[in-house]
Amino acid sequence: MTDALEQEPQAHDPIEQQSFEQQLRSSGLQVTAQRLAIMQAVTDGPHATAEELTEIVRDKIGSISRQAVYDTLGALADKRLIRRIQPTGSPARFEDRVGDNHHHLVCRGCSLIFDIDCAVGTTPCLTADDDHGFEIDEAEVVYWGRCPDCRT
Amino acid sequence: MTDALEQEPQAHDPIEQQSFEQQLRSSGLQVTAQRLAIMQAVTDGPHATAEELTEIVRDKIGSISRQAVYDTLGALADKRLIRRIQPTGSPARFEDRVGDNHHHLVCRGCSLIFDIDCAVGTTPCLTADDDHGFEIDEAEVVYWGRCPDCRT
DNA sequence: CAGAACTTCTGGACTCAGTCAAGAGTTTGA
DNA sequence: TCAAACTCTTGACTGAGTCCAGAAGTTCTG
Repeated sequence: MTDALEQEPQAHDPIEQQSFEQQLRSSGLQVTAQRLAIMQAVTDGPHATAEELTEIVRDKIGSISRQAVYDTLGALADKRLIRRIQPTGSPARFEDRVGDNHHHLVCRGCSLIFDIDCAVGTTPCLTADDDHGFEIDEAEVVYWGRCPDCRT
Repeated sequence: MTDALEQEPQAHDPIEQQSFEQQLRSSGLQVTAQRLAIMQAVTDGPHATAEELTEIVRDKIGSISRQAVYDTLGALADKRLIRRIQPTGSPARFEDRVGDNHHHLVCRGCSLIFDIDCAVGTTPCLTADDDHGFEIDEAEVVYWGRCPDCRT
């Protein structure tokens, strides 16, 4: 949880491809070129929108339909292989860091998004004061502010 | 922080109307019947969507345009008289509890939303580990889970 | 390695939340 | 009271995301 952020795009990598394939299979999803390309794109471009991911995938494998991108992103998010975040006023964005309880810092001016490690330890934010009988599985934290550029 | 939630709708109340008017004036906004009705509606129906608020206001004052509702909600949120929240997969929702650093508990099944007081004290969540030079003004926390009804 | 069964992809139409623009109407402050 | 400034209405529009049905691809069984 205090690991480095690993935000830099990662090179196309056979070992990673392999791992993507294993992730798909062990989640009961079929393995297709489109899905592998989408997973690679999410890893390469963290916080990208569905549209941006579509662009990236088209550059990589030639063509893909919008529907296939939405279907795949939805399926991957369902299986918790990727995470969907949706700041107010912005289309949904996707990232591959899952299960490490990190949060996001969003600029009110330019919508720039940064990852932030949890300030208060391991999974403190999962401890709600009164859970109303809910079975809580995730706490999503978004910090709002202005980035250095937009403060001027 | 262990107070009751005060989520039950409040009756139409001249004293509250008065206060709405003062809030508008001191924020430099003009006072109109539409705006008062919208503020009342946000108070009466916490976590309502723009569309639901439009319905409530129409019941109250006869008619209002969708645009007026969006303009007013935007202006009120700008002035921090109300707060806009937008859980993933749901249209924007509005509430009148501002400035008390409370959070939200959302059901993945039925989208039911509860208010939750901050678990960790006053404004702990405004303390990000690394602020990347941002000027942070708000931390938004959403707990995701399943309500008692949807767990079955 | 074939064929069947199942899953995924494509393309197009569609829905829904929200925005833009221009003109009419209302509120405010001198 | 009157002009300036602000707000509301109407209607068209945008952009993200969904629905549908048929075509194509993948996996399983023998």
